[in-house]
Amino acid sequence: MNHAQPKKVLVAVAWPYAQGSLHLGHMAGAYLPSDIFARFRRSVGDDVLMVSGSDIHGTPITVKADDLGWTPQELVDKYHPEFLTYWKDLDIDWDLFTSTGTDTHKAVVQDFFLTLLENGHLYRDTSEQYFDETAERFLPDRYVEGTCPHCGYVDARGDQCDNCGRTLDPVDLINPRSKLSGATPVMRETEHFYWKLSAFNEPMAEWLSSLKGWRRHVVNFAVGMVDDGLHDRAFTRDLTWGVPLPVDDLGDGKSIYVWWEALMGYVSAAQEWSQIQGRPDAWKQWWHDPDAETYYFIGKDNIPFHAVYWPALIMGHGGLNLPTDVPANQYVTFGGQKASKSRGVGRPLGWYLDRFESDALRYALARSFPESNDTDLTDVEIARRINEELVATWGNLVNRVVSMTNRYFDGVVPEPGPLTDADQVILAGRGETLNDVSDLIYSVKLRSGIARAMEGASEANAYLSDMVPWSTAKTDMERTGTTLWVALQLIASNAIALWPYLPDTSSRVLSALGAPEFDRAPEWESPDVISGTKLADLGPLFAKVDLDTLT
RNA sequence: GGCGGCGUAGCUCAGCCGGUAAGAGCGCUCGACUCAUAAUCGAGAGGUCGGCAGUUCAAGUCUGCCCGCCGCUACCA
Repeated sequence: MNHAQPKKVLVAVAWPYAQGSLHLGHMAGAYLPSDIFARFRRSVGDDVLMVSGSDIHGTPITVKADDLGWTPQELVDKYHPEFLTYWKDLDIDWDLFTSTGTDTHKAVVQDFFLTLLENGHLYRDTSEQYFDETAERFLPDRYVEGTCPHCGYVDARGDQCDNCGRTLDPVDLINPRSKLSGATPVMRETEHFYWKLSAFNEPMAEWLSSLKGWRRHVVNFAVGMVDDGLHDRAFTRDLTWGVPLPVDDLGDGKSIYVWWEALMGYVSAAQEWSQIQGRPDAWKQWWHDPDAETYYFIGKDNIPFHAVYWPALIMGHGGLNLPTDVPANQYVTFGGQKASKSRGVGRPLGWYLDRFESDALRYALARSFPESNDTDLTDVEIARRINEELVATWGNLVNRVVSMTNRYFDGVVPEPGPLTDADQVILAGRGETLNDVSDLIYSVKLRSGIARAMEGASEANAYLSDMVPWSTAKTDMERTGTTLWVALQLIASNAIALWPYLPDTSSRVLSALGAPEFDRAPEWESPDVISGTKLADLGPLFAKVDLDTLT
């Protein structure tokens, strides 16, 4: 299934907001899927560019920083490095993980703004907004609190009442007060640039109806939004912590709305990567070449931004590639509840990273990716996946074959005798496994992909049961050698099939069997394990998880 | 309130445009094996596919209603 021509593949991943730690849900939702997909596409020879970065602007950052008595930058300086440790601990292999705080990003965003302006998609308008005179800040809806006009709840937020669930407008609140200072906010006129998003109803509807192979929940949601009608949106904010406007029409204190700006980070990150490579124009191959593919790995809460707003921004800008696919994941729940730091649901990521090997955790998560539905995950379930599937089926397969090779052939890959039909059938199965896994990953069915790869391991175990090399070793060493030679081929091939998911241990297996060295990704084909090769030491691939230590 | 989704074996889940006698993994039972991290292989038990009604020659698979659960609700990110 390899492409005749290598493709440019942009793997764009949600920008984590630099005001809090990440949890397993983020990993299962976006970061791990993107890494698996990117590794696979590198293996089949495509030119992959996988980028993301910390989203550092916006009001919530400034508010959180204020709460801590920090500057926004100090907050960013805490979380951005923390994110980097996650990637290292989970083997997330970025081409670039940057932030929205770079000069390149600022330049790209301002240029994007000017292009939209030239293309007539932006206009100026004024509105009245609540202003906190104590904090000297305009207040986003959720930072205005007051009494709900519907149910009388006294702590309703300006965007929604937590008590009765109704959507609110801040001006409807009785006795409004600022969440920042507690002061009573006043209405103040403010001028902003607005984005004529309403003009994109037609083109967006047309584009959405042309999509093929997208996940149903993603398309449904986007189509639903467009059917309801897209409204113009403010493009700028009264905020200094952000990318300033490239025009001075509005005076000081205005920034480009953090969300629009963060989306443009997919372009600026590619450019920054290009500059680092010393090929400043290289990014255009991913963004301007119509043959290039672009995948956005996000959680479902980001669907509006990646399946509607960002495509509309791209259309408004012109010349840039629209998304090939937005394989948004649903949520991982913990004991039936959405992970939430504030509500204490789900453990911090570090807790898992301290207790599980990277590949083991990657395995358990990949088998539970919420690709079509919310998926419930518990610590016991993770341990079960590791112990009873990964260790028992794959780890044990490798271990038993290597052990027998050590015992019967001094750890040297034996010379095969004549191959029986059974040998040839199972050897041919290698290609089928690789093809099946390949098809599944191409269509971003990663959960099925790893399940299929594990089937390959089960088939190899069944083969060993049929061939009983431990019995034939007493009577027929040539047959035993043939069986083990076949089994070693199977293992090497299966390590390739599992490599996007389990890069660390798969690399160790391949290396121990003397498979060809590879730089960043192995070739997606069954390697030949050569007779006479001395196997390198390879202890148990995975340690079993002790359930008692997980409490 | 609006929108979207979910409810299939004990558990976690597959089942695209309706059509061979309802699936997988784990757990459980039985058997085989003993090379291997008591790991593997095989066989089996186990489900009125949330409920009611309807469309159809035929419905987990379409329609309506009901019950239960969840998410989103965009000038918050």
